[in-house]
Amino acid sequence: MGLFLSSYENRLDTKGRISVPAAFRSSLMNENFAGVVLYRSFTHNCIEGLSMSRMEKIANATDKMGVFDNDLDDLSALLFADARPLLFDVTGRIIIPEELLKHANIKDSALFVGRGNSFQIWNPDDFAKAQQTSMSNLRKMRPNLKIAE
Amino acid sequence: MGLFLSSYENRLDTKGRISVPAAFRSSLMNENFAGVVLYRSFTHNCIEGLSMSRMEKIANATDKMGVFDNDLDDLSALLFADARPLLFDVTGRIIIPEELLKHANIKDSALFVGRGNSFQIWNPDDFAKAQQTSMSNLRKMRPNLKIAE
DNA sequence: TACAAAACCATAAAATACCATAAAATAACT
DNA sequence: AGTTATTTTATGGTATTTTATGGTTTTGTA
Repeated sequence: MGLFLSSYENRLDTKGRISVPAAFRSSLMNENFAGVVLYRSFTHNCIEGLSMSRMEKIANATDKMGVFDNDLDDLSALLFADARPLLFDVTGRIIIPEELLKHANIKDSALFVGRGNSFQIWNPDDFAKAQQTSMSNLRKMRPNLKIAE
Repeated sequence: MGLFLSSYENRLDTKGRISVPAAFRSSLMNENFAGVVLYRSFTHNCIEGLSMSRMEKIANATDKMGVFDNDLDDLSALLFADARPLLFDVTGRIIIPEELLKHANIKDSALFVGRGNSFQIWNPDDFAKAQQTSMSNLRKMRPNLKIAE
C-alpha cells in the first residue's frame, strides 16, 4: 500500500468539487472502490482521509473484538456513522460533504496533507498555525522520538 | 462485502414505507435475497440491520460453537427468533414492522446509521443523544485509544 | 364485496457521468 | 543544456441518470 507523502493545495469549484492529488489517488485506487473515505477528525478541525481497504481492515478488526468491548463499541459507533465513502469522478475529483467542510473551516481552497498510511485535509491557513504550535511544543519537550520496528 | 458507512435520514410515508439508502442497498443485494434482515437491538433503543448473507454466516458460526456454549445459545435463539427478513420493493423501500418501530421510537422519520459490517436504524433525535454519550465516554475513559493497528 | 397488500406509475431534487480546455509536468529530441 | 512535443493534471461547464418520495391501480384474499 503506497504512502501518503507531501502536501498539495487544490481549489474547490462552484459545485464543491475538488481534485484529490494524483499522487494520493494511486494509493486510494482499489479494484472494488475507486475513491476515498473521509470523516471529521476527533482531535483537530480537519478532515481525516483513508482508503476503503484500510477501512475494511478496521471493520474486520472491530468485528472480532465485537460485542464485549464497550470502548470499541463507542468508537466504531462514532467512526462508521461519520465516515463518508466518496467516489472519484473520471478526472479524480470528489465532492466533500458540507458538514465536513464546515468542521474543517474550508471554503474555496484545501490542503491535502500526507500522514503516511492516511492523510488529512485542512484549511491552508489553519494548518500553518497548527504546524507552528506543534513545532514549538516539540522544542519545549526535548523529544526523544523513537521509530518503532 | 461492501461496508455500511455514513448516516442517511429518510422519511416514512403514509403507508409506512421507507427507502433504504441506495448506498446500503448495494451492500444488501444478493442473488438469493434482495432485501434486509432487521431485529431489535439488545443494547439500545434502535433496530439492527444486516444482510442475509451475514445472517447466514452468524448461523454457521453458532453451529460450530454450538451445544456447550449456553450464552451463545441464548443469544442466537433471541436473534433468530426476532429477526425479520424484509424484501425491497422495486424502488428499494421496505415496510418496517410495527414492533420494531415501537422499540426504536420511530414515527415519521428514521436515521440509517452505518456500523461497518452492519447498520442500525434510529429515531434521529435519540441517535444524536447516544452519539454525545459515546463521545464523552471515549474522552473520559480512553483518551489514547487508537483507531487502527 | 370489502380490505389489505403488493405491483405499478410519476416526478422533483440530488447525484453522477460526460465533454472541453488551460496549466503544469514529463518525455523526447536536438 | 535548452527547446519542443507529449502526456498528465486540475479545473470549468453541461447533460444524463439515480434516488427518494408520493400517488394510483391491480391483485389476492378473507
